[in-house]
Amino acid sequence: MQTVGTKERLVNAGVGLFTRQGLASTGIKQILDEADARFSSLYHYFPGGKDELAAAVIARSGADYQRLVESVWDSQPDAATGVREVFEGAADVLEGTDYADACPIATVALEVASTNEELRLATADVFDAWVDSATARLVVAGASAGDARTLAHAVIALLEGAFMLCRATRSTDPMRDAARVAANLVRQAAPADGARG
Amino acid sequence: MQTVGTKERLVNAGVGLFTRQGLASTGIKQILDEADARFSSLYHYFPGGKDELAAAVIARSGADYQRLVESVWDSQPDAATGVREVFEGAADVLEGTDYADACPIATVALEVASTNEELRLATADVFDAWVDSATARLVVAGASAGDARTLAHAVIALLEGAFMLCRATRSTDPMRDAARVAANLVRQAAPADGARG
DNA sequence: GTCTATACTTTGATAGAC
DNA sequence: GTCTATCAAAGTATAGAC
Repeated sequence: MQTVGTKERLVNAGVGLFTRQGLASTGIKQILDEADARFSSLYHYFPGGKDELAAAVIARSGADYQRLVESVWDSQPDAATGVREVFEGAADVLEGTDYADACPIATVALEVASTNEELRLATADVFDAWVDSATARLVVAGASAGDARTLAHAVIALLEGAFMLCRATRSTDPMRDAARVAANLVRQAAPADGARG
Repeated sequence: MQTVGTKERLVNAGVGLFTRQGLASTGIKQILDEADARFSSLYHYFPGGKDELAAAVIARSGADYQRLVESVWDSQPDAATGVREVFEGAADVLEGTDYADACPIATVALEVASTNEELRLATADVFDAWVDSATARLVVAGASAGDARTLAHAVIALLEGAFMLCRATRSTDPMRDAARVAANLVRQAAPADGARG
């Protein structure tokens, strides 16, 4: 069993706290408490302080969530089913975590969009990678190059917007509805997609 | 020319600041500055302090944005065109405000979803009203009752998610793509919708 | 790399005169 | 209802020993 270093514990704590309560409401002391670390450790590993830690948290949680979504998507026989399972899985997680665990960077992305250019770029990098990943999978499923990117934007926007509605209303109805709509969109754009490896 | 009272100036200032930077990053002093008001006035009109002001800001900006969207939607000859114009208008506003003016309650909704039950309910009330409004219009356009609510969830989620992607990436591509997708969804669900009063 | 202790700033909120 | 002055707490960040 691998020992988890202080730096990794700091990032892990930040991932959970930023996901649930955002950047501004999360104090450094709260992160240090949860990571069982000291001020000196944080400023040793992240000389830039809270913002530098936040950038690392955004990159890590964004990449982790991308991998999770890709694994769910790729586990299904076709793209429409894959997308549907991503949304249904998100709904299940919402229910299982009292509507706390949703998109790990959504709250931070909105908080920093007009106030912190460095962190805004960090969130943009994550979203760009997600769009590229979804676009590539839709092309493989048979969508045209132009349609694939449009559809990727729509699917990711649907997911993010449904997360917001579900968390605010404490209902998974928006996510379940989005699952059906997203799957239908993919089915229409990639009608020939079928049995796959 | 009507004099704007102190209470209204406080709410107005909150609307702008919460829209752009969210709840936690916005200090009361910043609101007071922008409203040209004093601490005593704020606690006179809102004895509950920042949270009570925030609840008023959420309700007011949510209702205002609903009215704006409805007026754009209803100005078009059919539901599909109406929805498309709502999204295109949102993209234009993003471009015209350096990606600052988007959904007035989105950032706050995510910030408070798991941390402040009173304010979470305030955002839920706003979203519920939006869903009801869109559902009613889609029913009028010819969608079945069940389809209409599903579609309303999808359209609003698309709008919110597209706002997020656009602000983070400083591009209106996601919103323009969402406009096409949303209009197509409405057209499919209400194919008989046409010339209207 | 980690410890304890602290400096400095900003925050939300209140008191009391007028 | 608005003024000035101020409070206690929490925020980020740093210093210096080990």
